[in-house]
Amino acid sequence: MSEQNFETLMQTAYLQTFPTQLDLITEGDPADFLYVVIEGCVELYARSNSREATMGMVQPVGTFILAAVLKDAVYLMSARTCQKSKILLIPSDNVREAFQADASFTRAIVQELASCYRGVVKEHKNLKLRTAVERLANRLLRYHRDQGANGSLDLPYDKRTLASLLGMTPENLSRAFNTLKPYGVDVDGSFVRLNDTKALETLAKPNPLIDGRDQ
Amino acid sequence: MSEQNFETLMQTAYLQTFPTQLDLITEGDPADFLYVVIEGCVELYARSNSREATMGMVQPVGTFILAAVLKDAVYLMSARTCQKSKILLIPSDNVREAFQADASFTRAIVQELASCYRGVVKEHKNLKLRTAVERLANRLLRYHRDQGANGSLDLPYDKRTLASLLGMTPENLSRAFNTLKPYGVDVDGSFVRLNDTKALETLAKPNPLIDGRDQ
DNA sequence: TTCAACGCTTGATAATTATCAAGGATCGAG
DNA sequence: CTCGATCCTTGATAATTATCAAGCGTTGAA
Repeated sequence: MSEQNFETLMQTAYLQTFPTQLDLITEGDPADFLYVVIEGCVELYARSNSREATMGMVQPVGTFILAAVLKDAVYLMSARTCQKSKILLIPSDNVREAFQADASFTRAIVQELASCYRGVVKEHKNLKLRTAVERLANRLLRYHRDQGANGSLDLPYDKRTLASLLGMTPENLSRAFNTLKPYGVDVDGSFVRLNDTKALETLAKPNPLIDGRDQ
Repeated sequence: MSEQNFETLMQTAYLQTFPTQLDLITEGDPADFLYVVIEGCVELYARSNSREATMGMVQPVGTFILAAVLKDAVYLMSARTCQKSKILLIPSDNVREAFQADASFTRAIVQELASCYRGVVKEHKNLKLRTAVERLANRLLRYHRDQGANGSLDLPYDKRTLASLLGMTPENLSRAFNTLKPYGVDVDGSFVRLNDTKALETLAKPNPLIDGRDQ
């Protein structure tokens, strides 16, 4: 977008640092701000009945709640920090203003929104087409790839969060790790060693249309 | 969008009628066209391993595969007609052209894309936060509401498709209907009578942030 | 140093969901 | 009208996943 429009937009924004485990937004509330994660990590989650599920994790530099802002609607998800995090808050009105005023900004927003959309579609496919063990196996392979594919990886979140993200209970995540032991998966806290990626891939059957970074 | 830009875009488009059960696109293929359902009904589905899942249904007037077109990426879902359907195909290049040229079109596209995004998020919440019976109960209440809330409803798709859409097997859908019988749900083919919506709602616990039409 | 809190794991069991097999109903083609 | 195909349903069983309870190890505060 134009330097000038960017400046205008940024002058309306707040850059704030939040402690860990702080609730930023609650589903059902009107979308007052667009959020951009600058540092740290944010968990998107949802509740219904009395169940709770992690919907996604946002890391720098990522936005969340973009669709609600653009539609001037209520949030569909809640969000909380899962580390001390630096976050940019841009008032919704100003986002929509810039969106009307600056065509380049509009196009950038659309690319971001389209990426978010495809992210959720992939997550949905993941959940509908795979068992819990397969989801874990593929997630490990993804982290392994993203962290340099050097035979080991670090789980980026605690296991409880990872379990919910993968659509299972913490107990089941533990058991899923045990199921993967014969496939060369050794776990020590948040450190995971993959001793036989070939075997793991045979089990996981990774699919670029679910696990791919781009696309 | 401007009349002129609309004319230009439409001159590149094809309006075609397809028979039922015809495959329109296959996941993994490059996004050559944006699709608009004018008449009939289209099923979006995905495959992995050797499993298949219905991802959504598109009815007039709805688009599909918008995000892939905007990102110039491959399709994440396959699509097939589930009735004889009249469909508009707009070449992706021309959509992206109009998208660059006409700001009103861009904004309209964004609204559509944001709606699609929120639709998938709701579906994802539905799957993660509810059991199969709850999903069916809420779906029945939704159809009931959308069809005039007069005590009965027609299932818009055959039960096999409905089952896959709700994330269960056809056998389980049958059993879920039986589970709902004590809550006043009487099924006769695709015709369903709700004799006790109060009781059904108590079981279903509908949530506007999952089942709401707008938002 | 001690203790409580927390996260994770394990075992036992229950609930949910899927699979396989078979049978009944419906519908369209011949 | 009859036959075969398709869809749906039901029963029996298996697999998957969740729940409940208990225990272990680490961590951090008093």
